[in-house]
Amino acid sequence: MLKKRITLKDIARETGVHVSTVSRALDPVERKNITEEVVKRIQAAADALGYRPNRIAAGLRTNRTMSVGVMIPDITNLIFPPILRGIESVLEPLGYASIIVNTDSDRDREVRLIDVLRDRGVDGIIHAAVLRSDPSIAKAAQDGLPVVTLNRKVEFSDIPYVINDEDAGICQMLRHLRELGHERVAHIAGPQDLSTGQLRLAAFRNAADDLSVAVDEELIVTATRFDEQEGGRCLAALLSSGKAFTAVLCANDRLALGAIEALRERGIDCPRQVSVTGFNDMPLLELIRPKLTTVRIQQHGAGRAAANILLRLMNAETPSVDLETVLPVELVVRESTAPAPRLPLFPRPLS
Amino acid sequence: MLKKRITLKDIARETGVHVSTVSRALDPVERKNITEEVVKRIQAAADALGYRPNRIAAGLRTNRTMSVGVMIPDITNLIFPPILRGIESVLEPLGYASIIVNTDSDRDREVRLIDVLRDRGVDGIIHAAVLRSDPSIAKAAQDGLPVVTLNRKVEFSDIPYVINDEDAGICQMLRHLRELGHERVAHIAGPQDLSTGQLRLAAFRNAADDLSVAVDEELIVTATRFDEQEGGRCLAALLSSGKAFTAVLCANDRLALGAIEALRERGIDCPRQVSVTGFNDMPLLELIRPKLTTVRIQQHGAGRAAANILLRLMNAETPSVDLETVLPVELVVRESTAPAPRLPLFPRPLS
DNA sequence: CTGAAAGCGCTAACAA
DNA sequence: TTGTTAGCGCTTTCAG
Repeated sequence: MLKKRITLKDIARETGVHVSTVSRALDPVERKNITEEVVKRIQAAADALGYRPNRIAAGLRTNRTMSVGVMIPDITNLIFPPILRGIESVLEPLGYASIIVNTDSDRDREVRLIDVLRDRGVDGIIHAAVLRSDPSIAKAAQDGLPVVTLNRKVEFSDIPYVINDEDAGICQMLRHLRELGHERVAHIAGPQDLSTGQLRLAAFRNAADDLSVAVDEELIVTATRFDEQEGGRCLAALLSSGKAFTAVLCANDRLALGAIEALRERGIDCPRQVSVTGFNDMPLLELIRPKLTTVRIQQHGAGRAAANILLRLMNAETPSVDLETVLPVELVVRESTAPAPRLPLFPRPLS
Repeated sequence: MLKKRITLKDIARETGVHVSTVSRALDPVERKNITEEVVKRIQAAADALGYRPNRIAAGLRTNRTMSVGVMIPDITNLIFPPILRGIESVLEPLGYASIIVNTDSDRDREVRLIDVLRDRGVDGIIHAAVLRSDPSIAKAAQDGLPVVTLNRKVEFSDIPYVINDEDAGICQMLRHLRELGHERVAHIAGPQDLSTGQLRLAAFRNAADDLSVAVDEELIVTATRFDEQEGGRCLAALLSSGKAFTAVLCANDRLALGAIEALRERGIDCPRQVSVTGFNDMPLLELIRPKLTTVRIQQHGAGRAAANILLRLMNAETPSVDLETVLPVELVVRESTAPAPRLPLFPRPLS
């Protein structure tokens, strides 16, 4: 049996004033219009009875639930927990709760979950899902619900977004490889239906162009998922292309780890024979040998940034937030990159 | 400007019936008491207008928000995301949303967050925080709020809990080491204010007793956190004890990884010279060399189990759930354990 | 400064 | 089978 909760009415009865007075006395803003002595009496009674405001009831009345929805593809993906902590670090102290949902990058699920969140009356949504286009979130925004996207932008909309400077990251990495003397750099690209996969491939082409590195289309191979297995498969594909390369720039860390593993299986040493680079700087990378050279993106910071933008959207009547927030990235040079070998070891007969 | 939502009243106006009729027609249970034709008309109008029920309002009326609170120490800890997915996998299809909060294993935060969740009217709480005692969650349970704890039990209470069979895991691991010929097994224990730390240490003593392995108190050293750094520090402490050992059974994977790293730094080979074992089988372990021998616990399964128990607690008037659910664990033998060297390499002069 | 009253959107007795 | 009514707990006009 759920114990009855203390309500404003209980306090009103206890103190002999009207509920509306109690409501005012307990509201830090309205409190100033109440006699100090009365406020004190009410406060005391509230404390004594262990009063806790019912946010559901307040929400019904005010149309503000003090909760936000957070949509991510999959919480077990290592990059998302820090993002969530970042979001929480700004929202929680202000009294917001987050309802977190996993989309599994499934479009149907995504539209359904948006409805789920709206049904619960969230005051806003942070949308870190990564499908490249989705009308559902745009519709929610059009209906006036504050929305911020993370890691991606919704095309043809004025939904604010927070992204990491992928372009700069890829470019810095390619430059790093160039400085080590790598002339023939392969790219293992991510899934092209995910924004990061597509952005990083485009960035790779741009960077190559800027640095006057020739791009050999046969040295670009696209993974179907961001995981080690695909990294291994793509590396095998690169090898069997018969084209020479001395470095592999991968679209994320897991692809890179898979690639290094595949090299090892074939007796090819990273970084002595082939340099491999990642992207994201996911946790635990320090524990894996060779320590991966990668690009660190701000995960916690991205969460914070998105939350701050959402706050402004939710609270200001005239939002006036920047449409675009680009967070700087940082090159992290570790052990998986080394000077290019004098002679590329490929092509060579494969066992 | 938030676009006005369609309410029951709108549908009632549209179809010329009373709101309560609309409410019934849209409720799968009550629907059977309404003329089929009317139901159809109402359903059509609801669809046409894009009606979405307001769960806040319903919750206020029914005292059920269809949301549950989930308390964990820290979402960035690798073991929790799978647990959350497990919870979600049973609750989400039934229409429940989860409000996830991070306690950071801080007692004050923990009591505050329980209030936060109750203020939001959650129908129940799954509590995976790991402080060994806390009256706050017990109080919530006493007030009639359905509560299930995960990975730990609240002493002197009838709160149902789900735990992994730590005892069996530790025992199997110790037996595995014994079978490899290890006679002198050290233990790096986890923080003793966390239930897992304490349980596993107790299990280690029990197992040693059962298997007639002598326990040398100097070969038990306690970490202050479950991380690699502490694993390293504890290993150093073991070495400087001057006592011989050929294997280190660690209270979790991260401690084990830190220990192996510390061995490597000293030029000691794992597993040839010293075997090291972990606990949890956290993700990505396959990528780290030597691949860690560990005990796999059911994370997803634990989440599911806890959610199912909570469901029964929330829905049955006569709960009748088992107080204790113990999930089986599985020994995962990989590469960090090997036959004991003929002669223990310690003690020996330390550089 | 405080009280009265209305109402957020929905559900659930009770009536018809 | 449907309508009427009341009310969940709170905020917020409007009076006094």
